[in-house]
Amino acid sequence: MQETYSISELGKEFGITTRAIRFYEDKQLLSPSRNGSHRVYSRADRTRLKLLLRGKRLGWPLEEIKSVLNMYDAGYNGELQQLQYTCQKIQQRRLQLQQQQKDINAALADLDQIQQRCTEHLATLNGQCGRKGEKAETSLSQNITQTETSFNREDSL
Amino acid sequence: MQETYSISELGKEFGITTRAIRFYEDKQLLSPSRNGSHRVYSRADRTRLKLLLRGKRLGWPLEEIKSVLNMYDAGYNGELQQLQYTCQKIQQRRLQLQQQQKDINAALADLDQIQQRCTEHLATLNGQCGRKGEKAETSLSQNITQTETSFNREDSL
DNA sequence: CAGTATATTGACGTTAACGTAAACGTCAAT
DNA sequence: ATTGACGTTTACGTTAACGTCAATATACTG
Repeated sequence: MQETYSISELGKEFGITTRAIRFYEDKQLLSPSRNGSHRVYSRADRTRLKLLLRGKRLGWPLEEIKSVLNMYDAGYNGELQQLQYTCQKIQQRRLQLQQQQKDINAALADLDQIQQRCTEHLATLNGQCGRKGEKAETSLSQNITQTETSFNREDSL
Repeated sequence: MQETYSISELGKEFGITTRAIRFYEDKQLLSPSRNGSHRVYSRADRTRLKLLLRGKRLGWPLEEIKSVLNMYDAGYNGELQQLQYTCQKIQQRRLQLQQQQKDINAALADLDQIQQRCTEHLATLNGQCGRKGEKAETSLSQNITQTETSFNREDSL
């Protein structure tokens, strides 16, 4: 496993452009060292990028991602004030993540419903064509959890 | 429970501006009926908005949210082509949601780690001040799941 | 019926998150 | 010596998702 990376290596590995990576640096989410004018990324830099992209998949704006990335460091070099503030921010983030979990479960449940209807409807169509079998291999997701945000009868569309 | 809503009612209920709601209509995510020139939102409209906002909390762009909202309708009025396409889209979305679940679990695990370090560090600071006790009521989250995207030793920052 | 609240449709402004292109440096290989 | 392949900075362009007026209509309210 490599110790350092070039900007294009990271770009390829994570499927993003070098422009994006430089942009993240400009916004102070990354700060690679340099060999002359060339950027050199350490494994820690790569990890920060990885975490950054995870944040993106969760839909966070870069500013939020930045503040979360800074939490990773904050555990060590903290004054009391700073540490307490960080703990507080952590808790907020935890709550948001839990909300997202609920939303995901609700969304998955909705998808199950929709797919159900789709396959049923497909079945009837098949029936009309005189076809048989085609055992509905629905593979519905495991989540039956019904949350407040989930789609339900009284909210029918 | 009301049967219809005004635009400002919905705005208040969901904590968004009327401008935003009109914008969503402009982008064809909503299509309320009218009383003269005034918009009148049915319960179904309200539900669409609710689902829309759920999508936003999950970080989806409006275009994606739109396509998902359309899935809700697609179960009924489908030709075979359309239905199959929808089933396919559903599966894609399911996969993305599962990825998000992994990301959330990883993020929660990371937060646990960070908080751990914070409270430990706070403890030592308290120790230096000659203080005691303060039983670390850490309340760490349930998720121990270690996924590929989670923060770990070899990726240390 | 006047005044206030709420609605409408433009139209322009703004911020985030890059894309795109220009103009230039550097190094290895032909 | 030149040609790529890769890197750099600077700068302007673009798209999404609204915010912020302004000018105007419609609706309730005392």
